[in-house]
Amino acid sequence: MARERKSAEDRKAEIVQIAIQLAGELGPDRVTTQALADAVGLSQPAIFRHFPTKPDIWLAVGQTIARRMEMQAAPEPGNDPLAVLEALVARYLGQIMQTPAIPAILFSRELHVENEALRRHFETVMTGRRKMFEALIREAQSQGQVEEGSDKAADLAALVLASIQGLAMRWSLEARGFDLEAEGRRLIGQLIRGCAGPVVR
Amino acid sequence: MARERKSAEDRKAEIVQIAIQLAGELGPDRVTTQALADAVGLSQPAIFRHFPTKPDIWLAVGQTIARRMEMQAAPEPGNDPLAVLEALVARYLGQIMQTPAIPAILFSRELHVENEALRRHFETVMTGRRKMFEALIREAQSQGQVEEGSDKAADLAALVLASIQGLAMRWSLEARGFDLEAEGRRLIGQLIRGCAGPVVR
DNA sequence: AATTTTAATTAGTGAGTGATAACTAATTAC
DNA sequence: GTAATTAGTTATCACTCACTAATTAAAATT
Repeated sequence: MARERKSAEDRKAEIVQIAIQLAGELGPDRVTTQALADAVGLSQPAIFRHFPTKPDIWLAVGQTIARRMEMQAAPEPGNDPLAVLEALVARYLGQIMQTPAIPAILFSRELHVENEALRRHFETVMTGRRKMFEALIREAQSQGQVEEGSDKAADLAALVLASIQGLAMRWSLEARGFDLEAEGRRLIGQLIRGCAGPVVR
Repeated sequence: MARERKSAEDRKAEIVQIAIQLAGELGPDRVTTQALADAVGLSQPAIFRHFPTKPDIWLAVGQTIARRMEMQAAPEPGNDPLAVLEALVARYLGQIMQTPAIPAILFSRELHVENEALRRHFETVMTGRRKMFEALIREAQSQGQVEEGSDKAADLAALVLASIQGLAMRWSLEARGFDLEAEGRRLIGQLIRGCAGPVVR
């Protein structure tokens, strides 16, 4: 047969991309090397020409997702830190909608049991995101947009991140039956404005 | 060998209990009938004496968890609705700590793909919980503890539930490395008090 | 005590899984 | 234009999975 002969680099990227796609559609544990090969249009053993073992595929998937998450994490500068925060939240939600596999992968055994290093990497990515939220809230505090308080900024940041992920979880449980970005924008906007305190009211 | 001969009823309950345990330790998809049999102390085919197929085991697991969740859902009556709400949240978090498999199972393919009916049942349970939160917040509104607003009660209820689940997700991602109940109590307490508005301040 | 019921066993099936070996053909390098 | 490289193939492996058939032995019933 020999359908199409791509460079190893391109093929590797293609396999990773399709693995992410299939993880969203079938669930991470249903992504067999056979399913992967069928979707790519190769024979099953061809997969192993590009990745020595299957865990290596998950490693690449995890790294790719983590890299994408980090790339989108940089906030656009603006002089209204709360508006920047809300835009960041919206962008994060949009990304989850585009890559619905993310929540599923974050809970998969491939990550939790089989790949401790990757789990820790995601933990670091998430913590970084929380810190970024926190920094924006601190800035808002210094501008008088958010009331002061010992752990106020850190706690509100944790609440925002938890709300995002909890909402993504509900979105998944409800078979992706609502607009995650719109609903999240609305709810988390209320959370931020509500918890900001009586300062701006 | 014939270690111990239990009644079918007892054995069934034991298998379900151990399945929940193993799902938390190994991940739901690693709970093979062999692993189950080893943990119970039976031969692998003996499992099939008690459950006709494996999906039936997951069905029983799901029903057991759903039943437990529903049992604990009833709020203790009190005249301070926000205090009742916070107690309910704490109880929910404590339950997740006791049964860490819950978030993992809620995301498992066994539930999402293989058992659409069960997924919908959990969706209903979750919606019911949200409605219960909402009712308590409405009560708080009528007592002047929470400010009024068109969708205020529903939105705050959604935020509380999302925060719980998002925090559980982080707890899982951070290898259960912090006290979920204590942290959640603190954060969600702030969420509720913060979003309650300037009424009680 | 004899009989029935049933919770177990051992032994085995087919389907699917990740992975390897041996070979083929397209691309690249000289 | 030939040789080396390498992205593919087919065939097959060892193993695990859920599940079944035949049989055994412990309780429960009589």
